[in-house]
Amino acid sequence: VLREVERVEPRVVGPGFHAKVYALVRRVPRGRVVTYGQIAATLGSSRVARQVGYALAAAGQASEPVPWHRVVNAKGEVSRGKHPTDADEQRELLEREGVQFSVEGTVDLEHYRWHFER
DNA sequence: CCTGTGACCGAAG
DNA sequence: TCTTCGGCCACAG
Repeated sequence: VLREVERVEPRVVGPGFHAKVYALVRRVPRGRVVTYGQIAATLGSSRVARQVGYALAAAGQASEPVPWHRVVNAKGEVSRGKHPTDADEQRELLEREGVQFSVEGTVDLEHYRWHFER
């Protein structure tokens, strides 16, 4: 009774999910940012934003470099990071690319968000 | 094969 | 403005 609601949607998260996330993040140019939820939605479902976070946490293991610092949360804040100093590093990398932060420590998504084409 | 480990989001109260 | 909650997994060792 509780599980009568079958999944009509095909799975958006599956083998190779991390690779898809990395490929997408690599398309974000210098000085621009995207959000976890945005990546999730682009890949098929905004509900898997968390999975995107998990994938990014392992970005360092990817064979090719991934500009992980260009991914921020829905509020424009930099990620907590695995290591406490990751947030500072992320901010520094972004500022180095010309991204400015507000006094609250957030980036203006209206201005810096990168919109994936097609 | 089994286990631990993780960077989120938006709605509701 | 803050807290809780459902979503419901890939991947390395």
